[in-house]
Amino acid sequence: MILDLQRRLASAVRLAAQTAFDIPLDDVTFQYPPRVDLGDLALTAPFDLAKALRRKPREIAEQLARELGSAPEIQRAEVAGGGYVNLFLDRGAFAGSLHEALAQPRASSESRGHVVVEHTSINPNKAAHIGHLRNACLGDTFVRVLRHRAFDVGVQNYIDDTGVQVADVVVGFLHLEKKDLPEVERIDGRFDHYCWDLYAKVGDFYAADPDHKDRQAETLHAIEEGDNDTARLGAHVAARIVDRHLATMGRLGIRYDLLAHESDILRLHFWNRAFELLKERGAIRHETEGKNTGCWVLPMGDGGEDQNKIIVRSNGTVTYTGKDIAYQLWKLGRLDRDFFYRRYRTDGDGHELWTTTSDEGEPGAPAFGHAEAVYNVIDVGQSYTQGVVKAAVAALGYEAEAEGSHHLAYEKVVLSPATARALGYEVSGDESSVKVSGRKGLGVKADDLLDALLAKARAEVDARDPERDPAAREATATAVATGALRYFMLRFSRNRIITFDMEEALAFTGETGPYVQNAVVRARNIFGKLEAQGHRVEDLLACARKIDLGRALSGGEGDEVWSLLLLMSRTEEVEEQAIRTQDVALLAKHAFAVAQAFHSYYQKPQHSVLHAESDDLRAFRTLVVDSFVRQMIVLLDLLGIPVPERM
RNA sequence: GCGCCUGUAGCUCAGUUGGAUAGAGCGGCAGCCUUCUAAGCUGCGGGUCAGGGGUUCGAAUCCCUUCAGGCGCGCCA
Repeated sequence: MILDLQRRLASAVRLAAQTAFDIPLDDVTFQYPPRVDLGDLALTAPFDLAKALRRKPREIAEQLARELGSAPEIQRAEVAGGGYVNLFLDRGAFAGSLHEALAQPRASSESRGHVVVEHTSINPNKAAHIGHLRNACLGDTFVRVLRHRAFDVGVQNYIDDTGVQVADVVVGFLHLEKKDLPEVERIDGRFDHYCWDLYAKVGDFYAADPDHKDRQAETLHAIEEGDNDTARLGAHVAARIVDRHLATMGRLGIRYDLLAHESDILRLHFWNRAFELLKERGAIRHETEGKNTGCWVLPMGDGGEDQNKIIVRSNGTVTYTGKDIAYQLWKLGRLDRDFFYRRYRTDGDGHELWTTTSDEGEPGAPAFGHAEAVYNVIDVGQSYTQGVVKAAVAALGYEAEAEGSHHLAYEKVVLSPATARALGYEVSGDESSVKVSGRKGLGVKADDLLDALLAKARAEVDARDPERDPAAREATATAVATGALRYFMLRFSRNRIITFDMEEALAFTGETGPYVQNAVVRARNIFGKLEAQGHRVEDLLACARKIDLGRALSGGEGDEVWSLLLLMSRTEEVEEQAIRTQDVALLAKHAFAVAQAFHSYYQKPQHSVLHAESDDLRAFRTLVVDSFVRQMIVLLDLLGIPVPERM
């Protein structure tokens, strides 16, 4: 809505600059004045023009304002400050088309391209913790925004089912618990939580005797080899844990299109092909002298030997980074080799989750990979490795593909001392935070956090609405709990370390998911009351289309409503910004700001829809509330936050 | 040693490509429920934007530098 308007206004500004000063203006950017009474959009172009024209910004602004005053959609243009041109929009026309756009969203335009987003990618050896939740919430929200902005997105969850972490748990079963596959299969309950504890014990087992590490090496080797009892146990562990992870993320509405398995990358020899390509194109070189003799290395930066990254060891085995390069090339459609695929599950709404496989796939799989852009949601600690992968793609001559390889890096989640203590860990007095450590079993499990939120939400719901149907109360509590969690994970910029405090995360007031949800619930409630009083919302909206919106949007209430509508209309601009900066926190903040503006308006008795002084006023307010509700539903959907019926 | 990130109100954080009087939540204080849901609203108090220098009509934002904290840089994954 606002973006189309800005595009039209930008050409008007260019035209005005051309007529007034005979100068081409390539970049026209709009800003927002600090207060609505100053204007709706601001131009800073006069400041830029001042230099080229050698004239005072203020003079330029006045001439530009005169030229723009008659442009369509602009009511008037004013000069302010040292040389701003403030534009006042035609409020009535704007509000009308805003509601129209929200009531009848256009069918999605042409695709802006196919992109791959990889997120979650948790080692399948233990329960998901809060750090994983941050990854999944960021990734899932980013996917929702991309899709809403007409990108065609494939969501991939990478499963490292043949890595050391799975091997560690297998070591635990075989050497600590002396359990074979049938016995492990008989373990019931939350298998991921069981493995969480076992994994911590394996850490102790290794620490107790250096020789115990040999078990890890031989187990990993057996798993990579395949077709033996150890490998089958590893596969069982990984498969069961993946199902648990999918269930945990499913509680938050997070889904995937493809589970990409490391074991298939291995069996289908993706690396061998990537290795050939890297050699053919001279992207890597074989060292014949120096400390890396016998290795294949990727030159990094412009430095010497120290900056080279070893891709293939002198014993001929490939490093983790090498496998990553192969996988990235496949995502970009630059590895002439593909997985086989089969359906993993189909959800009630028809959404299909596929998995890679290395033998006889199933027909009907969508085209995975072949992306124009790839976003890897991985913690910031992997920046170096992700940089190597990107450099390798570039070294192969795939400049555009390297440019389209994005590392959506985010900082870690640590525990507040209070929360760490509550979990039973000793914390010394001078620590301001405690690191999550899977090895020590330290951390907050995702399911436990969700359960705690759910319990708190139930208590709140029961206290407010004791007479309500239990199933409905449970539905509300679930919506509130997930809303609280997702908002909490999204409200911080991705490059910021989150110090997780249980009490803070359990808050339902202030800048939280429930606050935003509540705004929609209250607004929607008005419609129910209207209908109960014999009004029909459809009629009121039809009536609103006939009244003079421009007049309704002037004056005290008008100004307040106008600033709400203008703020709302910026949603698509914020979405584009979130994509550009790869930071969805912007969207969370925006949703909160919109909700806040509505709460404030709604609160005033003189703005009541039900008790409006006139039919026109009632119709006008109905239009406003309807616009708000529709916009908010879009926003909350982007954030993956459900809207409860009541709360 | 090299590279990256961070430093803004008591606490947790926003602050768009440099732009108008630096904002929000929490906490504190004072108010608002016979009026569409108080998971709400209103008001008050709270700032050397880590320090210094520079560029600019204009700097929390860009450059240099100092200090403080965190992370990464392996023939691990």
